[in-house]
Amino acid sequence: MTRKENRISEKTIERLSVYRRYLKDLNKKGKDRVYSHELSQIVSGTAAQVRRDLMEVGCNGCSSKGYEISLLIKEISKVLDCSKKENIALIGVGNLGRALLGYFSGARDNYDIVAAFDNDPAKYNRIICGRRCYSMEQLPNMIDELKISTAILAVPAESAEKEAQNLIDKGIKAILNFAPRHITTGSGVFIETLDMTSALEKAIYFSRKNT
Amino acid sequence: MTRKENRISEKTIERLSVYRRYLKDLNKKGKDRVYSHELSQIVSGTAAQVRRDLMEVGCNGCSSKGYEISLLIKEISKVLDCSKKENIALIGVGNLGRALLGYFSGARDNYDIVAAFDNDPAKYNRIICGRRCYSMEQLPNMIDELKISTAILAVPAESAEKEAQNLIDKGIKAILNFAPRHITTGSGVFIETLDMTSALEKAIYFSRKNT
DNA sequence: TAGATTGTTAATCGATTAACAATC
DNA sequence: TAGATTGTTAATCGATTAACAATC
Repeated sequence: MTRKENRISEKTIERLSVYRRYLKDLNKKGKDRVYSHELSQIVSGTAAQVRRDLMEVGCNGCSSKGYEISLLIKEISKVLDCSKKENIALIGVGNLGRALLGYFSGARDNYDIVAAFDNDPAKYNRIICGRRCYSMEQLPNMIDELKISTAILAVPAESAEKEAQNLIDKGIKAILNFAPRHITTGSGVFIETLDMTSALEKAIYFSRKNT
Repeated sequence: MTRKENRISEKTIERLSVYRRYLKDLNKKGKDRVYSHELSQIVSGTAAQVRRDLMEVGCNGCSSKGYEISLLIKEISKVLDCSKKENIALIGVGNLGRALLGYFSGARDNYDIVAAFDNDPAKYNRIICGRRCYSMEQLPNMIDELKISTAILAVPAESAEKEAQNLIDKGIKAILNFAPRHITTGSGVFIETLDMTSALEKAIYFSRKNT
């Protein structure tokens, strides 16, 4: 079993996530088949791109009847999901952190934010959106106990690098970073920064440039 | 004056925004020059990419002394900023909307969220993070009055498409969308979706795959 | 069958990186 | 000067799209 496992690109993984969410929606509405050109619209792509993406998860379409939605969901989930439920940690329980707790509440069956961490003693042991807030000192224990490998970082810019390094030291394997700071990592840790400021400045720029 | 204006790519615009933020930081620390290889680190790029980006804004480096930070900030701002302060509208004052109001408060001198809108009468006229909340009916007036061309959409997934279409109809030129829904637009309106769910699912995926 | 769609390879496109002369 | 950096073109890389035989 040569460790080949054709690396799926970041772009494709993102789209698979978007497809799946949409497919679940369609399923709920009672639809049971889709064509690639229908899926392509929700990611502003082409039908060819969708078929290519679906090939990677183990294609199973049928010419002239398209793809079976429930099968597609199952196959995409096989790629995206771990066998067991994924436990996520939230670091930083400020305004944004609390909003994220709300945002990622419920309706997700393969991952969940299970614990929040903050440096402010006033927050310790408070329950926010159903999750308990712990002190940063308890992070290592919780990582071990709950087998946490992914963390959401919602701390101020000033402390982002320090906290990220701390997470990496404690064995976290992926960080979704909301702080407006680039996180450097030599290690094999995956870092995704959602930079809301640059996204807004980009939108402002193109509000003028788009015709 | 042929309307050529070498279209700067989305990727470059994003990086320019990140460079600028970092440069302002350096400036505050008393540094007054940078090399391209220093800037490259904060976007995980190469020095060549930075020099290319800076070329587009009207290059002005100096071999062996690098770039003058204050000049760079000025030139990048000439590209990114409008001459007048940009007024932004926030649509949806739920948990996330409120967090965004906090996040985008202060310290930005060329744009500002000036008004928030919601469908919940309980929120009308309340002041949140210094901005007043209005009913959706007041949106067209405010757009005219405050010359708003960019909006942040922080409404539930179910109403995202409807509200986006409403914004477009009312003349908004760019939307920063936080709802987990793809927004279709035939028109020349710029839409940037920050999909927090697919970002998290991607992080979870790569937490397993990175080595 | 005729028409449309899939699976997949080849062609294209755009963005990143390498390379290097010119410069300080 | 010697060494390092810039500005810019050419080469590379990766991702998207076009194309089309096979299929239903």
